[in-house]
This record gives sequence, C-alpha cells and structure tokens, in this order.
Amino acid sequence: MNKSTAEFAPEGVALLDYQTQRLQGLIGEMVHCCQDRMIFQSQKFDLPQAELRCLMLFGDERYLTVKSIAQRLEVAKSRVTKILEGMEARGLVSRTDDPQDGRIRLISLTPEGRRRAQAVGEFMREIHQRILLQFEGDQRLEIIGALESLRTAMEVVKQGLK
Amino acid sequence: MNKSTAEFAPEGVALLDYQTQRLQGLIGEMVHCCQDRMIFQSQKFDLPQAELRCLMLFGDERYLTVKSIAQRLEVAKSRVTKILEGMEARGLVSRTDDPQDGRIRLISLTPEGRRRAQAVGEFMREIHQRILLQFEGDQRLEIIGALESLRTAMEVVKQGLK
DNA sequence: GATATTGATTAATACCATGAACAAATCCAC
DNA sequence: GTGGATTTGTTCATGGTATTAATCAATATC
Repeated sequence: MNKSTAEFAPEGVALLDYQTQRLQGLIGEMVHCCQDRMIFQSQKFDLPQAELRCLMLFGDERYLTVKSIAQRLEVAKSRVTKILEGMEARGLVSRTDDPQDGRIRLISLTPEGRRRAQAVGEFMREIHQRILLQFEGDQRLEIIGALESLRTAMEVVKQGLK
Repeated sequence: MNKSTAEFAPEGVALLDYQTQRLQGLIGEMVHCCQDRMIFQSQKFDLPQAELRCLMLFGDERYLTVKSIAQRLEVAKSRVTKILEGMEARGLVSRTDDPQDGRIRLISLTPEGRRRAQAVGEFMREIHQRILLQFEGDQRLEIIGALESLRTAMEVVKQGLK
C-alpha cells in the first residue's frame, strides 16, 4: 500500500479497525435493505411475512407435514399450526389426513396457492436479476465470489459463537 | 468464457439465471446469519432486540428525544414509548423534562446503560473483525469493494420499487 | 396389552409494531 | 394576548411473530 495515501487510507491496526467498521456498516445496510424488501413483498402480495415464507417452501413437493414445515422455517410446530390456520382461511393450502398414518396431516397448496407462490417466486427472481444486471459479466463473477467467501466467513464466526 | 466448461458453467441466458439464483441464495444465507446473530446477542445481553437497537443509538449524543429515536429506529413513536418503558425498568435509561420545552422528554443513558452499550458495541466489533481476519489484506479490499457495489445496486433496485 | 413415542393442536405468555385518539405545551397570527 | 394550529409524547386497541407447556390421538415397541 502506498504510504503517501496514509491520510485517507489508514494502515496497520487503524486500517483493520477502519475496515471492520466499514464491513459492519455495509452488512447492516444490506440486511436492512432486504428487510425492507420483505415488508414490501408482504404488502404487495397482501400476506403476512410468515405465510409468504411458508408458501415458498413447496417447491416441487406435493405434500408437506407440519413437522417438516416447522423444521424448514426453523420455528415451533405450534407456530406452524397458526400460520397454516391463516393460509387455509385465505384458501392457499388444504389439510388432509394421511391415510397411512392418522397422526399426520398432509399440507398441500391449492391451485390459488400455487399461483401465488409462482408470482412471488417470479418477483423475487426479477429483483435479484435487476441487481445483477447493473454489473458487467466479469464484475458479476467477482461479486458472487466475494459474497460466497463472506458468507462462509460469517458462518465460521457464527459457529465459533454457539 | 471457455466453451468447454459449458456443462458446469452455463452461458448466456442460462448463465444469468444461474447467477441470479446463486445471488438470491447467498443474500438469503447472509441475512439469515445476521438474524441469528441478533437473536444470539439479544440472549447474551439479556435484552429484547428492540431495546438493544435503541441502546446503540446513543453514540456520542448525551440526550435523545422520543421523536428522534423513532426516526432512527424507523418505528412509530408509540413503539418507542413502550421500548423506553422496558429500558427504564431495567435501569438503562432515564427520562427528564426539557426545561426549555415542556412537551419534550429528554432520554439519556444511565451509567449502567452506557456500560451495556459499550459492551455490546465491543462484541459487535469483535464479530466483524473476526470475519475480516479470515482474509488476507488484498482479499479484504476486494470483499469490501464488492459489498459496497452490491449494497448500492440493491438500493437502486429498492428505489425502483417504491 | 401397557407403555413410550410421535404428530399436531391449544392455551398462556411475551415481543414487535401500527394507527387512532388524546392531553399538554408551544407556536403563530391577528 | 386570545384562539387555532402544530408538535410531542402517551394510551389503547389490534394484529403479527414466536415460544413453551399441556394435552390428545395415533402409532410403535416390548
């Protein structure tokens, strides 16, 4: 690093502190931006955030159980019961009893639920594509690469917490 | 791009779709990681997330008002009243009447509040420094640069939504 | 067949957040 | 300076998010 730029680009410990603060700020802004987007989505599709998240779990899978939904959303089963209550009231999911196992309730999307899920998925894809399209091909690779490294580093630190 | 790697690195529209999905996934993982960290912090410092966020608003400033806190936290004033109620019960803030303007309540951190704020700030700095320290100097610059570009691109797209 | 386990629901509790209605203080215009 | 508008903060009703403990029915295990 060029020593003549010391006034603007700190060195040594000062540099690390500076970069740490910068990283903290940038991550905070990104997260904040994503949260705003989720609120926007929730309003645009007129669904509580939790129901939206639940809606997007049914990728190819025809049926899910309360337990599997709870695991994927990382919430308690009782929370899922509440969420499904709302979604059923909106006609997005239907519950049927498993003929093989009477304890299990099979949750599936209604046609309306599938339509909504597809619309939301398309919207999310659109958003992220628009972000990417602001960059040239090479820069896209760089950014994705950097993000991947960062994500891994963050998970490592998170594991260290536990 | 080398055509012989087409099986693993898609081209053209397929490449864009692939990168879009990748970006979406990575951003999602990062946000999720941050949210987990906030839950961890909340437990570690035995404070609700909203109170933690509020605690960190008092940087140098001696006094804040309910209104200014509401603006910074981007929540309704009535929410701030509730948050401060909790913080006061924990002995983190004190409210005094403004001698100049009887409508205004001046909110300030108690010594205990300042201690807590400092501890939380130190913890956050530590976390982000640990993330950075997993990279070499050059890579740190790259990642921060990429993150900055990405942040800006995300804000641009967000503005386009509105 | 008695007991343990599993899957789902219910109820109690707590946190996050908003909007409407309100009271008190201040501002401002005349 | 009095009267109306604005500003500041609180209270209240409501709704979304999420957990834990208790419970119940069905299944699995022995």
